[in-house]
Amino acid sequence: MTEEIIRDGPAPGGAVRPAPGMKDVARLAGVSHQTVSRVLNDSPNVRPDTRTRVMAAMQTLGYRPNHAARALVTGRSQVIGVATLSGQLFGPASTLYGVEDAAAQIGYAVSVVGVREPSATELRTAILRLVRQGVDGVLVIAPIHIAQGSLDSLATEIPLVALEGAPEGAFSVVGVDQVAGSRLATQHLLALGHRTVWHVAGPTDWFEATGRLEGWRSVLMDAGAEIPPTLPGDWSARSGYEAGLLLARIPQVSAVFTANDQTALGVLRALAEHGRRVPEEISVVGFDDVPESGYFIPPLTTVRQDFAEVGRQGVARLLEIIGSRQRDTTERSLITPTLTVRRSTAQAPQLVD
Amino acid sequence: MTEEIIRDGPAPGGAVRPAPGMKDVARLAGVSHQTVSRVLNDSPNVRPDTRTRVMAAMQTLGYRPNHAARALVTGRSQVIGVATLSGQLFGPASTLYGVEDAAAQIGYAVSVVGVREPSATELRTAILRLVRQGVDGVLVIAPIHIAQGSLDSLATEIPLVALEGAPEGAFSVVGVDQVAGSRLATQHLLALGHRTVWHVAGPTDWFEATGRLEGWRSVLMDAGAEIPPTLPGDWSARSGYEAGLLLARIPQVSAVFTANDQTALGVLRALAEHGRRVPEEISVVGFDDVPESGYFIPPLTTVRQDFAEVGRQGVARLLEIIGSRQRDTTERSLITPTLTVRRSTAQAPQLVD
DNA sequence: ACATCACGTGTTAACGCTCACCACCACGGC
DNA sequence: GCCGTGGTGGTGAGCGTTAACACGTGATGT
Repeated sequence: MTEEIIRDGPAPGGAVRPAPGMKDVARLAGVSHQTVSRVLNDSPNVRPDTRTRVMAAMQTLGYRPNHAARALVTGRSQVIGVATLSGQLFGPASTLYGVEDAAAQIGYAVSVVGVREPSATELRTAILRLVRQGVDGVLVIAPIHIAQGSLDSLATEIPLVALEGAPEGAFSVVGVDQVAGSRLATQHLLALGHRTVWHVAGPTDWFEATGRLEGWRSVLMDAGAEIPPTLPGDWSARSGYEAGLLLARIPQVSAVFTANDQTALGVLRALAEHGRRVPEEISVVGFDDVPESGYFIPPLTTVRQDFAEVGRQGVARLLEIIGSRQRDTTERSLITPTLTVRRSTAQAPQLVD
Repeated sequence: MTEEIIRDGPAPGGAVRPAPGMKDVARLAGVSHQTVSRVLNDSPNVRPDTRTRVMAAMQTLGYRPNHAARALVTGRSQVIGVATLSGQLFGPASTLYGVEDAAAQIGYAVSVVGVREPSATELRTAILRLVRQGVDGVLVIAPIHIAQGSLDSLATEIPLVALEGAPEGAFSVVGVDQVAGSRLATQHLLALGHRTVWHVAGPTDWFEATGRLEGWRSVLMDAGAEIPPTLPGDWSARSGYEAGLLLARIPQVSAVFTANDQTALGVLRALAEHGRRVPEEISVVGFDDVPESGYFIPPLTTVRQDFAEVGRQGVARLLEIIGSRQRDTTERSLITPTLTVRRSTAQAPQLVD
């Protein structure tokens, strides 16, 4: 059964035949256009044989409903907008696809606008563009730390849900529990007998980074372990490498938790260059579980975030808000990440004190 | 100047005030709705003071044009659809943002649907979904090798342009000249005095991979150099690592060109593990210029593709097709990549034959 | 036997906008 | 003084769809 697209291509005669509308379908099926509409929205009150007759007519005419007309009359576009940080960052990109998947599942289209830099004005402009396009709601994938204040006012005007790493605000948030994730990582390291854990952090203006820092610190405090100074980072492999250069020179270092996998990659490299063996001498844990992380040397123990689930729940939440005209929800759902243990972590070396 | 969003939020009284329409603006400005429309589409025949009066009215009312109504009457949605491979691959993701940027520039929205796997049916379904959403045209970012035949029929029905790596077909293509890029890389290596160049290839069902293979081979043939067997790869760091393990054992190897940067990363790692120094003993060139590649050890010489330009030209091309009702263009525009020389390549070691 | 009701279907009116067309007002040239 | 002529602006129709209601018909209840 070939599902054919017929729009307004040139007819055999050479004239342009306009796309068929409900009227045409109705005429062919011998019913009113309203009945066609009923079939389309599968209303219960249509006799089965009428329904099949209409569907047959739609088929032969290659009828496709006009989205704009429907949107006009219903006041809903069935489109959700996504304002996302346009970079190569693993998180945002993955979340976007998660959103797309979830939206497609329930018959929603996804309109994307990229936010070139994480500034309040950039983000605001992006959302405004989405609104002008007539989306039913907006999903924001960005480090909203920065834009927080200016986002609040928008949230009361249009359904808005922040995905990933938003602190407090006048809107709902769906994200991964960063604190729980970094606790997982840190606890894993402590459980292996390490005295303490060093941390290479992410950029301080990202909620994800501060969350991971917080989780790490809290576990160390709970355990009464020494809290070493944090090493700065910016998600990049380079920053990890630089941190690794330092770590490699500090004899007491036996366990390192990095803000993300790319940073871990850099750390691993630096350690290798300095002859510090992983995991025999030093254990390393990352965050994200990027596709490559299983092929690092050694394969990286890391925290896996289910971005698809974030997308799913985000879309679900947004739809709730769209449905109820309630705009000022500030619910936060956190998804618990899991630890993927690979070969970059091992029992702490027995040091002689 | 606060650009405020006013949609249909709760009015002070508690009642829901409907969004203002042209009529409301017209009434406030003391003109007809048609004049408001003229201002909106900046038609020339409006007296300056009338125009400002109307604009002021729009401002105070917080008027926003209804996208659906306009689309209904004009028959154009001002939305272009993008069907893209939903993975972590650098190329597709970068191109998507390039497209988004270019589209935004000319007032078009971008609707995305992900293609989960590069199969003909998946791709077809994705495009069909886009068409049902009422997009004005479709951009395909996927290895269309596979789907080629089934795409042809679609291209005649809706404006369609393939981005990145499409061979022949009944549609236009905009992409990077893969052959030229790999020629650049291979020639660079030969110019450094290397006898020949080894190649770690990409997956054979990707046009990008075969293009790069072809360019590499052609340069070697032109130079009368020996053509070593190609090593298989799949874009991943792992496949590069495995290839690198082999290469490290072959004494004659002095130059390696990999299908992409991730593969190069794997090769570098393997070579390092085996004590083969880069670039002193072996030179390595990648392809893509991912953000990290400048921080590899050593920083990677690689081929840079201007994905933003691909997006720009793709959008421009698509718009041309949408404008003229010509559907069966098969134009191909290729963008020439450039070589970014870093520290992973050097003069060939002086071997004693 | 008559009112009632559920069902299936048709009729009509929006939705908010643009397009084609027409009306008006000043000019200027004849 | 009359009629173009061009710059302004208004009027009405319609885009394709859904919502609200009206209308038959046959079944059900009393």
